[in-house]
Amino acid sequence: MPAISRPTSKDVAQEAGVSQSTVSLVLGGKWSGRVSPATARSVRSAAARLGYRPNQAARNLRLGTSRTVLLMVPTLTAPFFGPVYTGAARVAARHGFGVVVSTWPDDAAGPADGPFAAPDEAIDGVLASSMAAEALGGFGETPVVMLDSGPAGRPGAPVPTVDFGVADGMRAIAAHLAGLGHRRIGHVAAAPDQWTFHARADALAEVVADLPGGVLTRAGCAIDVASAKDAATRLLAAPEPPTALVCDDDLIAAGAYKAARALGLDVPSDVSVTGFDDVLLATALEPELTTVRLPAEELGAQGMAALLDLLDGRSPAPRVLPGELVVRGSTAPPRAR
Amino acid sequence: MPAISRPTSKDVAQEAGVSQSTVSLVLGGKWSGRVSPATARSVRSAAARLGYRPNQAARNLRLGTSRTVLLMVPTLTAPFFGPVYTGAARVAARHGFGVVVSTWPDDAAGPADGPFAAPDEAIDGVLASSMAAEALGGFGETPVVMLDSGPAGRPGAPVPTVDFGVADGMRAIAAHLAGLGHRRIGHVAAAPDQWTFHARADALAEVVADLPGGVLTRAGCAIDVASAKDAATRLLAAPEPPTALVCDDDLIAAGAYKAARALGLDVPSDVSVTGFDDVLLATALEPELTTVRLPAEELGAQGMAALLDLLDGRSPAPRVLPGELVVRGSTAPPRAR
DNA sequence: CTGAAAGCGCTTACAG
DNA sequence: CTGAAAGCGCTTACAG
Repeated sequence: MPAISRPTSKDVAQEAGVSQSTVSLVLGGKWSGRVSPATARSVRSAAARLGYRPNQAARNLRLGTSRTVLLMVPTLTAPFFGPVYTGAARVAARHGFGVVVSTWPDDAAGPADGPFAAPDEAIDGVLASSMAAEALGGFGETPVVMLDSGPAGRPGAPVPTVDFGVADGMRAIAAHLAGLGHRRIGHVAAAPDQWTFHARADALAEVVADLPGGVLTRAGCAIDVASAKDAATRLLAAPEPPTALVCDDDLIAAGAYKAARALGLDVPSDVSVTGFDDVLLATALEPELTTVRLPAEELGAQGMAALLDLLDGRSPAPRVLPGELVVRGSTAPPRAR
Repeated sequence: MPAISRPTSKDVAQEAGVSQSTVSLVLGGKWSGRVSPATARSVRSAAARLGYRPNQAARNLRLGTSRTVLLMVPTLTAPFFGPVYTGAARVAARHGFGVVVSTWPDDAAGPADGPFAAPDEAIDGVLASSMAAEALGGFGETPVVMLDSGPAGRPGAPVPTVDFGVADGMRAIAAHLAGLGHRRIGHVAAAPDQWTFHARADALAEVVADLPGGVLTRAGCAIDVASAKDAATRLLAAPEPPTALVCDDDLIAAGAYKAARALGLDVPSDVSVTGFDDVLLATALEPELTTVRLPAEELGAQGMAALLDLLDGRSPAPRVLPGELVVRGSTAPPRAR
């Protein structure tokens, strides 16, 4: 029981002395030229007096919408996606929308009718975040905005996108390291087949290729500490080891720290380490991590704004949110040799 | 447009050659003794053939519910609450419920009609997690289950609760430390006025009081690295410093590590450190953190199950989810002196 | 055992 | 400028 039957538009109509349809017109903002300003005013004040708020279920039934948007993320346990949800939910709430979350199914390709044929609740749109390249398509008719999935998101049909400027972020890291004097760079690369990691790898490779004397090595790993430690160890065990380890994620950087220490190397005097994302972890580590801050909450907020635009029939332009290089204690000039 | 107008119960009725009300009865599970088994079977198969799924908006309108539950948490940026949401949403989805999240407003007491008078969408119930003691009440008529808020949740009216066995968890930590030979314990305590932290402090104080030669010191801090480092430094700077630092959170433990290192102390040979929660961070730190694992996802799942019980008119019994001591590398016997 | 009908609270043609 | 009415897709008395 929703707290002693809330007032309905009928109650407002009675209070204002008008018909229920007039109430709907006024409160729906479709009255100009159809209802006199005076009437509109009295309707509004009656609604305020009664504390009226429209019944969404009735509205949804009539309109055939659910005012619910699905946010799909790779995982909710990674610290990155909480803020994405928060940003999306904040904007959604302002427009009377709810957000439900779902994680990408393991079989990314999914059944023919898409990964969300299952949800009990009908859905008005999808915010697809950080999807794997092979998860393209399968969205049927549902409006979708792709987040952190690359500008080329869906080949063919153009889909609105909101992305991070990860290439620029990676270039900033590379430039920072190059400026410090590093030439031999090791890339501890996240293995998941996501656009963002491909973009990072490409940007890093370009910068190092243009660097006189630049040498890039590379080892892939899962986004967890143990796997990252293994990968970093492989890189560091090379005959001519890198003097800096560029990691695709802060968590991976934590693994790189461990690899370095296990080999008796100090961070940053023996080897510099950089992260990506700037989650809580970055300042919990010692030394604190030089990384790129990605505005996760803003990603969710702008993505939802774009989806709302799309649902209103507009075509939101692609957006790119810049990352910010945050220099802390994990980078230093390479040891002279 | 929800993907080419989905079939309605009317379509199913036509397909099965029965009336729409019969369809509703059968699919709603209220047919026994009112519809013949043969008819029921044919309705079911017609529904399956058409891929029918009931329109929630219509159902909600008719029933006066929203099939939406509000999860209130202190913050979504802490890594702990993602899993809580995940667990709650998983159970909710099985029953056709959605979950929306909201964070506790800053003015915890809130207006008379509660902190969630605002949400646009009407809600059927609330899952209130980790609430501050002063946020009690203000829920009006809405069914609520309290999570991680203590058994005494709301004085007066009994409210179903799901809690962690934090006292036992803290006792396990204290016993582990005592077994190692520690007598002087420093408690780096989370300052937020939440039940869970009071329970931890009380449990620790009891054990240490019962420990021959036991001495407990205590410093409060916010749940962030810098504040924790300050608090730990104060404790460690005492004339007779503790040989072990018990931290209320893994993030606080990270601050304690930093304090120790800044003072030239090694973890664990000079000072043992323990955390609480076992988030990602615990294995990212060096040495890896001895801590208590709290089943966060299970908290959400059991909480939702209890709320669903409550909405069905049952009175779910209080539940307590045990934590598990995970011994890793941050604890060792105190240095002989 | 089965069906016709009312009604949840909206939005939106349609009349006036 | 305003109102009476239809109808979105359900659930549930009520008749038969």
